[in-house]
Amino acid sequence: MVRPPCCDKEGVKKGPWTPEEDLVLVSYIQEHGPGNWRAVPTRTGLMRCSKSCRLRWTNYLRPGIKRGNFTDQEEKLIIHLQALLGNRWAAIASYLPERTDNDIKNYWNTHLKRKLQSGGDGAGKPPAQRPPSGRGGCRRTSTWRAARCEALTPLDDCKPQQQDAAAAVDAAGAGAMGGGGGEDSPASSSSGASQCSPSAAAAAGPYVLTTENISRMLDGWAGRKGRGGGTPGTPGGAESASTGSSDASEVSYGGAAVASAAPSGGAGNRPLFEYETKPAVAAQQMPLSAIESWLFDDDSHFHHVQSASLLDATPMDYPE
DNA sequence: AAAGCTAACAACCGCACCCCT
DNA sequence: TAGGGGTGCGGTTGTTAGCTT
Repeated sequence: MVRPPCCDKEGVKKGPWTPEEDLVLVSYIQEHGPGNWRAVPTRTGLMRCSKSCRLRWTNYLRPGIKRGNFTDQEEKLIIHLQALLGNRWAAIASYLPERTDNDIKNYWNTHLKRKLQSGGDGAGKPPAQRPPSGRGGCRRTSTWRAARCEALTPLDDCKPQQQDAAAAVDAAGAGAMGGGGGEDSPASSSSGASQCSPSAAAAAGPYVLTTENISRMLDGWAGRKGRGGGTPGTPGGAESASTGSSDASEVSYGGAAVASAAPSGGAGNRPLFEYETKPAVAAQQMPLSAIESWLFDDDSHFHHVQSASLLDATPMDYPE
């Protein structure tokens, strides 16, 4: 079937977003939450394609995004996961809670691919031999949970992992995610040049309206929502906690958290914006630390995978 | 100081999937 | 069950900052 363009090509603005546009978008999402992107341009008056709005939000404005240098751990994790999963950046990103798929993809294309091609570091194994990420094929992901679950397909079933993982997430969330500056997950163990600190944001982004100002806005929103005092000013930490569902639990990323962590009663304790963050989902079923240790443990797993076509392999020996 | 080159990042495009009717 | 709308994902391109000559 022939589909019409998602937006009217005429009158649709392209190119870099301005601070004003960012502000409008963030304000709108504060009010309505992410989702229904189709309606965003018309409701906000933004002369942007709905996809562009979604992309801007998920890749840049969404709180909890860590910008800046990738740590060694993150790098290795990406390398391994890329070897395991191929170019399924969304699935890979689900293991790096604070990184976007776009970010990881860019990093891969600009750093790691070249690094590996030129011999790379010890962790570098030729990422070849992976089944193409081709559209259709393995891709069934529509949510972070789905992506992550899919990534773990060889495990046969994610469910058994969920409770343990949820507990782990709770623990990690209290420290690493929620408190900011945790060190359990690869992502959160990064250097200080990230984590949405105003200075980092300023360095990373071209706008005055970067994380700092947005975080202020989110702060205000948190106040309006009657909660969220916990981690003011740091979108990176505030929302990525893992407990509970959300006020808009049906929206986007919140599914997994809702399903396993807080069936209903968590309304009073849920972090704001969690429903547009993926960390909870990512770690829900497989603690990052566990994955991390498995990945970094040694190369044996990798070789096993390499030789046995991971995606067809029997359940792997993930750590408990 | 200027020009050229390279790397890094943001954003766009098109396709595929999911969900609803 | 089929069709269509909405959304997510991955590939690719464009822009800009930093570096080298």
